[in-house]
Amino acid sequence: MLPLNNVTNTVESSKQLGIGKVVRYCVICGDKSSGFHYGVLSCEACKGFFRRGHNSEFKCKYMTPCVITMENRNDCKACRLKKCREVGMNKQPQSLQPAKVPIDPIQQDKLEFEWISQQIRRLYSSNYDYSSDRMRLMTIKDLQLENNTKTLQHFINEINSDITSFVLFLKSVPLLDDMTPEDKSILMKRHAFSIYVVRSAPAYTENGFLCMNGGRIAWQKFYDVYGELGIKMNAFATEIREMNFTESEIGVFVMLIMLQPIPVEDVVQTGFQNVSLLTETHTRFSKILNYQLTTRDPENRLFDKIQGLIEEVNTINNLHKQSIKLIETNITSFSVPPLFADVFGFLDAVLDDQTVE
Amino acid sequence: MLPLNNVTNTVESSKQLGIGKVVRYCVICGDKSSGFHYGVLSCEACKGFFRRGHNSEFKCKYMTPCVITMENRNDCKACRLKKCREVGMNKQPQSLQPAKVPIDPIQQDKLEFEWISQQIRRLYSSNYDYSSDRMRLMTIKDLQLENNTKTLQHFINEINSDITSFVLFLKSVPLLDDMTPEDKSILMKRHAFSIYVVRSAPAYTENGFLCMNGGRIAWQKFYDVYGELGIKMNAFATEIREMNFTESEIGVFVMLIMLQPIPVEDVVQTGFQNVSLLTETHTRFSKILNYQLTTRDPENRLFDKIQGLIEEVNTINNLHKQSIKLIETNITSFSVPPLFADVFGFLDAVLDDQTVE
DNA sequence: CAAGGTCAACATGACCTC
DNA sequence: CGAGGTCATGTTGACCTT
Ligand SMILES: [Zn+2]
Ligand SMILES: [Zn+2]
Ligand SMILES: [Zn+2]
Ligand SMILES: [Zn+2]
Repeated sequence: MLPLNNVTNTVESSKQLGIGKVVRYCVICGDKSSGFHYGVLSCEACKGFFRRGHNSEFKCKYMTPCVITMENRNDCKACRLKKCREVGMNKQPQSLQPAKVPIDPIQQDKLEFEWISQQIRRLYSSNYDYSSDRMRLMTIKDLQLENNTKTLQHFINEINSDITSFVLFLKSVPLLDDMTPEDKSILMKRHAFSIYVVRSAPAYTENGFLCMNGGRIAWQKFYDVYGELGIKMNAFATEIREMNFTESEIGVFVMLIMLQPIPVEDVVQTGFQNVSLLTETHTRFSKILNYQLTTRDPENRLFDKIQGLIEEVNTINNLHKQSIKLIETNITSFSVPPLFADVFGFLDAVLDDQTVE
Repeated sequence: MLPLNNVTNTVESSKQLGIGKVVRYCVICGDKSSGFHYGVLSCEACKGFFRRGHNSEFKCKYMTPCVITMENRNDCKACRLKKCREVGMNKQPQSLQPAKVPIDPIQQDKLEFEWISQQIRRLYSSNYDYSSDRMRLMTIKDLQLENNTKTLQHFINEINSDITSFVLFLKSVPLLDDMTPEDKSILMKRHAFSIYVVRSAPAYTENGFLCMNGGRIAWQKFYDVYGELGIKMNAFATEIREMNFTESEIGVFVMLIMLQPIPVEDVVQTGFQNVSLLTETHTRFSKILNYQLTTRDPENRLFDKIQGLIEEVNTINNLHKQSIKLIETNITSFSVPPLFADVFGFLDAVLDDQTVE
């Protein structure tokens, strides 16, 4: 039994209470709905499909009945049309036009979670160098690193590159439209290293740390630079991998890290503006991750492990804030890209002409 | 081990000996090939697909790797492109252009059998009222038949209608292009009742004989009209159903019945022209059915049962030739459509204004 | 012959009109 | 609001040109 089935606590029900814009979803494919069409809450696409094809005869060529989604709706006209009919679409002239099929709030909530999950997956995957698609195409090559400075420089580049991608993700991530770029930036900076460690979890392989371009850093080199912290990072990455997160789930998980409550003193110090929006958004992402994990694996209570993971990565993030000073004190030995410097608070000399390869 | 694997006896090898037109098949999807493209024997469609998409990156969304066929080639671009590459398609500028991938005669034979089977399936299904698609949509309704004349009239109409469909099938059936309509007609008439019995096999249900429009004739009425012959017909239909023929296989099976050797005296009497073409065509269809049955069920030697079935239906056909005189002698009691009259040799009074409903 | 271009046919879905 | 129309967009594959 999914937590969703509690009618009194659905997103849909809060909508009915007038909180937030009303967004409805197509009961055929789950895409955003543009209202009722042929008696059924449906999207423009399914509406057009039914208008064109309501009296066609298609034949499904698959063994098992197709489950229609936003992504596969064009794969089987037969099952799409069948679904249209099943959910009650009809094309009566005007006379005996049956009543609209009423809105099912629980279904709408489910569809909303799925719609958002899917948006996040697309967005996250296209701004993520360790996506399984790209991992497959990666050509691994061991890096020869003469000293710690070289190794650290590699990580500076890696982190800078990953944050650059993540910022693009943040720019369009759903449910965060109303947050100002400044607030987003403050939150991102607070948890930048956490974010990197989570996102780079697939890089921790048996034979070394995989850079995004396929370069592999031997564990010895890695530990030479990160020391004790490195051991924690590796252990944490393993726990993350063992969760078997989908890319959509990682996206939401990272949001949960970033959207943790911010202490009052930090609000003041950073000039963070909209605390209530932060709280609200955190709650919504939390519900989404809960839905995702419960749906994927109803047996194990995966969501229960999330809080522990977040605390663990918070620890790593804090430790890193101390060790980062190693770079700051030796700033002239490194080529530090502006974004990296900004994120980790190197206020002083960062040359303009420094470039990231 | 398929009989096909005998290289010295492939259709492909006879082509190499200069017998017949050379037809080649796309090694990617099995459609007719228009020659070598990008190094590989392929069709216009796969050629165009590879030209447009050779450097694209697609992602297969299915669990199991897709098997590309003429019919499904547009369903998974990823696997289609993969197959293009696997069979050796390449788009080198001009310089190090690898040698053409040589023709595999065994593969070509297989593809030819499959191509023809598929053509026959399409053609047969669209000219067949007992196709499983139409059977599904059939609404059954028990017929009230007051006397044998009424029952027989129903069968006259059924047979006439089925033969009409079959003639359309014959008109475009592959491998028979070179046979004259006159010769086709002679053969069809010889075995018209056999053809009907085979094609109407799905009509023999537990509760009666199903007419094409869904009308059901009780077995008692059926036997009142057909007597002993009816028992043979029913038994034969059961055997046919137990073969679990695909529609393509029924199409070929019917051709085998029709293309049986014609005795010399009948050649003379009917004015049949091209006996050698008849023999040759019979052999080709025979090979096709053998291929189809062996591929579908390599364990049971289904093809071995074919000769027996043909002899059985020949017997029924001959018995029917005698009982048909019942109609001829009472011709005025019936409405006999011209095609029916022609096929069963009612040379005399068939009124011009008789129509088939 | 085969590589590449062309384009009619088709399906889709965002947007518009009433 | 929603039914219906519109049309830009993208893909396909038969046919043509070189
Ligand atoms: Zn839809
Ligand atoms: Zn389907
Ligand atoms: Zn092909
Ligand atoms: Zn595939």
